[in-house]
Amino acid sequence: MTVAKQQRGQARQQILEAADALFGELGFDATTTRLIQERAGVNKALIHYHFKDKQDLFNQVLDGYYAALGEVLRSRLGGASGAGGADELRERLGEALDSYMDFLDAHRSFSAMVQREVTLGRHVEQIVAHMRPLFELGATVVEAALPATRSGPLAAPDLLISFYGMVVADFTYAPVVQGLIGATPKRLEQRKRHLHRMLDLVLDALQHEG
Amino acid sequence: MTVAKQQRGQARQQILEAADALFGELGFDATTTRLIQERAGVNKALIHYHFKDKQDLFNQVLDGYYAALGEVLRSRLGGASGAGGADELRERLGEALDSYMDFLDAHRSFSAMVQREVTLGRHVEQIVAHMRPLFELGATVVEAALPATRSGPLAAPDLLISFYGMVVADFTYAPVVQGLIGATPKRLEQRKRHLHRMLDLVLDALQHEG
Amino acid sequence: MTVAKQQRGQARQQILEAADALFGELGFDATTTRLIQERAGVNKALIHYHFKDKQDLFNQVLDGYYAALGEVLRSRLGGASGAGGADELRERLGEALDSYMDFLDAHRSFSAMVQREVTLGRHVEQIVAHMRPLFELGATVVEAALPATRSGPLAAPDLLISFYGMVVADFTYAPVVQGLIGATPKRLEQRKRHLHRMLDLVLDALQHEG
Amino acid sequence: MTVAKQQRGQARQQILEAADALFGELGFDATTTRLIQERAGVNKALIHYHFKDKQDLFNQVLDGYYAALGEVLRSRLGGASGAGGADELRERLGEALDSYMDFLDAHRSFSAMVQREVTLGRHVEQIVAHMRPLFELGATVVEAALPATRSGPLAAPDLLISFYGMVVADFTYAPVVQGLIGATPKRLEQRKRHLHRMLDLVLDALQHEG
DNA sequence: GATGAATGAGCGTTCATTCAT
DNA sequence: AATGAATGAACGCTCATTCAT
Repeated sequence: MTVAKQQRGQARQQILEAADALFGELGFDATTTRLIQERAGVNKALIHYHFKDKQDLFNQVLDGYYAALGEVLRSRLGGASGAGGADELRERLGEALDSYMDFLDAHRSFSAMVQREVTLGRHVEQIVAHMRPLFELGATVVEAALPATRSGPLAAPDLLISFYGMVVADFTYAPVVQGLIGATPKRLEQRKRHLHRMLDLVLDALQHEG
Repeated sequence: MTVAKQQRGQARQQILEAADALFGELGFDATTTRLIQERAGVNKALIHYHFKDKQDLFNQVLDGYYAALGEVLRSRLGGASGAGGADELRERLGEALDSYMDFLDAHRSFSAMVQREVTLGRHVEQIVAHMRPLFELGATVVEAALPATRSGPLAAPDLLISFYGMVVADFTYAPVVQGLIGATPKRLEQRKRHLHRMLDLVLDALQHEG
Repeated sequence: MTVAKQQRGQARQQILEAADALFGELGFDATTTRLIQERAGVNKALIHYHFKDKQDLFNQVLDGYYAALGEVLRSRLGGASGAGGADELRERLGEALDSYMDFLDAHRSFSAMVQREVTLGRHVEQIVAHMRPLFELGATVVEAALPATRSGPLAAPDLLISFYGMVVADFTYAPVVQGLIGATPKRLEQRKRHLHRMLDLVLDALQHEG
Repeated sequence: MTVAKQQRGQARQQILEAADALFGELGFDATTTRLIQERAGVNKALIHYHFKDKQDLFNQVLDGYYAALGEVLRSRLGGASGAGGADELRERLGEALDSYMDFLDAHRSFSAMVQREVTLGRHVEQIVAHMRPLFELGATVVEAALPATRSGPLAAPDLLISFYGMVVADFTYAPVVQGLIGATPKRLEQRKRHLHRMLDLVLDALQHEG
């Protein structure tokens, strides 16, 4: 009606996509049902027909992202852990790093959405539930191959948090980064090189230590 | 009214403090003037007597944080740069790291507030204006002492962004971190040890290279 | 709620009628959405569902009046102008005068609403747009039959403004008029007789002049 | 303070002048104490020190206008009524007409202010009190010299109301008049010529009638 | 599935006015 | 005479949600 009449049953998907874009851009609070309805080109009441409420809609958007991210990371980190020793680990972690960055680059607002909700203490359980298996997979893999990560200043949890912080920083602070260093071309590649170097430094140290 | 009646003339401060706490806890959007008014124990209209609007109030809260942070960091990083060579730099950076973490620990909601606004594309100019001098000070100091940071995979801007990301990660993701690794005592000390170790790894590499 | 619960779907009309009465009685500024809501017996938010904002509501009330007035006057003044010469014009203008006064008498607050907004420099374009065709119709009719009205001290525009002023004076100053000459019965008839006499004087003079 | 510090005791006058301008331009309702305070360059609370409230301030502005207008009209219409017969009356009424129009031209917002308040049923008693002596003076003068105005279709009250309507129409509808006939130079002179001609027509008829 | 109408709560803001000094 | 601070009420408007069809 508003736009060219959609196919039957597509409304739900239109709503999800509109909500995704708006939650990412404006945040949960500033995203109104009216904006979602207009962007999706559907009737206002239809949102509450397909979704319990605004929260439910947000949850489903978030779940979609984590499902996709989980697949990507598991395919990189998974498999017979420790099978190939430290060298194979180095390669696998590097690939995971790249995949993660590619994912965040392809879904620019995902890390922002997560960040905002976490700092507000909302959706924490949901997010933790999604992240725990990934986190534990990472910790297991690392600790298996590198005994020095089982405790101490380079313990696996701290390493994972640090790399998480380094990876998302460039995305969640994108507007500030651009304001500070300008809009540089090939920023993603430069950042990847940097993070690989950081990973190498850490792995080198860990192999010496342990 | 809500609390014991305050003295005349201190309402402005009460409002600032209430707004600070609420903006930090709930975010800008979810913080209502009614909540501020109740928490500050002042009349609703008084908020708009002392501050132009909700935005103005938020800006002043943010400016306050950055003023305090700037003082802390400048006193650590400033001084005759490069005077004492790499060893002195190592010490100064370590101190800056500690000071920064202590500051974020003392003002738990500050990094969260900044994060949220940045990802929403709001207050970016204001935040960049505050961060630029700090960022440039950091870059200058590092590049002066370590030529290898002038370009390449360990270029100063990337290093600063990475350490920024590592430092704030534990604060901006605090609820998730706690959900993943539990509420560990001495978390701050452990995190500091980890970051110092990371700093050492990087500085060792840079000294070898350059 | 306030009145007996209305049927679904007729709220829009209730709002229009309540707004009409209140705008007429209190003016635009002093008419609050709460007053409209209470008088219409509808939910407060419903006003903004059916109308963009208070201004839009006012515009629609005003448009309604001008649409009705336009019909009345056009049916009196229109037709083959000048067909019957000066005598027929005299009759037509007299009928238009009566119709206009009957309209203002039936819609007591209309001329007041217009007056107030015009003196405030608001809605001027809208009002001019409504009045121009009527004004030009009047001028054309008069100038066609009476060449002396094409310029000079009895030019058509001045005559129209003067008769407009004389007609509305009794309505827009009604409270003052009543205070000055008392509440006389048959005031409308007396006023009509007076204005017809004024019209005769002017037409006599114009016919003599040429 | 805001502007160059005023002289002692001038504040009251500054407030009156600011209020005059604002009431004229925006109307009573849309004129806020803040606007008055800013325009007058005085402290907000000072308004309520010199004037009881906003209403009181408005009344004093209105009283000032009527005092000035009364002087002007009384000096034109007053004197030994009927002393010189109809010819002298014609001259005196013509002069009163000119004086009235000059006054309204010099105080463009006065007639607008009165109009608005009257249509809102506010200040009616005050305005009637001011207008009654003028109205009765006019009626007495006319009825003394022209017996035909003592009743009938050209009765003095109707004539006064009509000329009042004709005179103020060009001022209270100024924006609309300009929209309809354009911004013509010497509009005031043209309007005066027209009204004098209207006056002549009426007086001629009244002298014939006896 | 889908829709126009309706709802109650609450939003940020501004108002005229008063207080204490 | 003058002022900065404070107040309670009300403003126009938007929110997420539900109703009846």
